[in-house]
Amino acid sequence: MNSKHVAFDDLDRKIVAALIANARTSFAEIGAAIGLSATAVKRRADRLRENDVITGYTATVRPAALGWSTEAFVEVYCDGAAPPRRLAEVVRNHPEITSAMTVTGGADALLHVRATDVGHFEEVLERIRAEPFIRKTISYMVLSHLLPDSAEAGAREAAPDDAANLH
Amino acid sequence: MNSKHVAFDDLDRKIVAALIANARTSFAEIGAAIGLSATAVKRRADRLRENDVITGYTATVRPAALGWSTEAFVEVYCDGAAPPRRLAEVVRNHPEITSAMTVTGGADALLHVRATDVGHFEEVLERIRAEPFIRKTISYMVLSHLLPDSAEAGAREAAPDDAANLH
DNA sequence: AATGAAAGGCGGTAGGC
DNA sequence: GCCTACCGCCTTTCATT
Repeated sequence: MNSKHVAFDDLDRKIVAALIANARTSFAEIGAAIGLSATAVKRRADRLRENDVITGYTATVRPAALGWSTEAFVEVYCDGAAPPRRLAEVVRNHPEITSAMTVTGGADALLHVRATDVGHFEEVLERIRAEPFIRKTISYMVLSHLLPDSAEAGAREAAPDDAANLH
Repeated sequence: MNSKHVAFDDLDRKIVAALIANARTSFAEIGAAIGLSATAVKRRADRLRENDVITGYTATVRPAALGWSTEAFVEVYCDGAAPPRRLAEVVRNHPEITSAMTVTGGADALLHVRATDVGHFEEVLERIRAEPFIRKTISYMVLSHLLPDSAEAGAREAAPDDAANLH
């Protein structure tokens, strides 16, 4: 297991769901919906934030509107054994990498990359390939999205049945 | 081009960046940081929301804390020509699919899937493979993340230099 | 230990300039 | 875009169970 596990009831789950749906919903409104006072909702929300169940509040944007119109996944293959530690360092050098993970299969890592256009993406790719122990990369450009791409952050429901409070 | 393009200046970009960093930051605080009154910040934020530059405000959660401890990417191969329209329908049938897109390369689509555990993931996979014209799938389980996985939603900076306001 | 009620201060919101 | 004013919300304190 990764982190701290804390008691977690149905009300907490509803609060999380409400804040995922709209992070600016007032505590009073959430309370009215679930039968709690605004005070109680705030205390629970603060506790959830404290326990890193909620990791933050963010505005979701349409990247294309900000000029990021190109998106791709990049498989990375390394020379020899690729220590995730070193890989993480490399990844942090390139702000265009929005997500990076180690995965099963042949590749040592899978990157999600955003760029302004294809030219920019090519430049990012060259930069990545110039890193010390990167042997090769395979890119998959994203053509179109099949989902509204709403809240990628969390799952589309706040909790899987009640797998979360069994600790 | 995809959607409406609207005039967009440096102040807007700073407001977006502030709201990505923390969607609950007060307009007064943002205004103080960028030299604007709270009123002006609110009006700009409302306009950005109106134009779908900002698509919403959401709480980011640690999926594992909510019981979603398994994550994978799934390449989907279809029989014959795969109409994205039909693919989108299929994708919407499975709430565990948090993101789905068509991509370059051999696969017809790439899915991002979250499940509570490996057993659940297998069940999701069977459900997907039972869909009419899905021929085969290839899965890549996510092992570990190399970035804090902060704001996946937007790029890590709110704007690529000034590629965004050239319209 | 958690909730609810009350009070003060701050922020969101609309109207006028 | 700023200033003003009002209303509602956030936040703390305290009493209650």
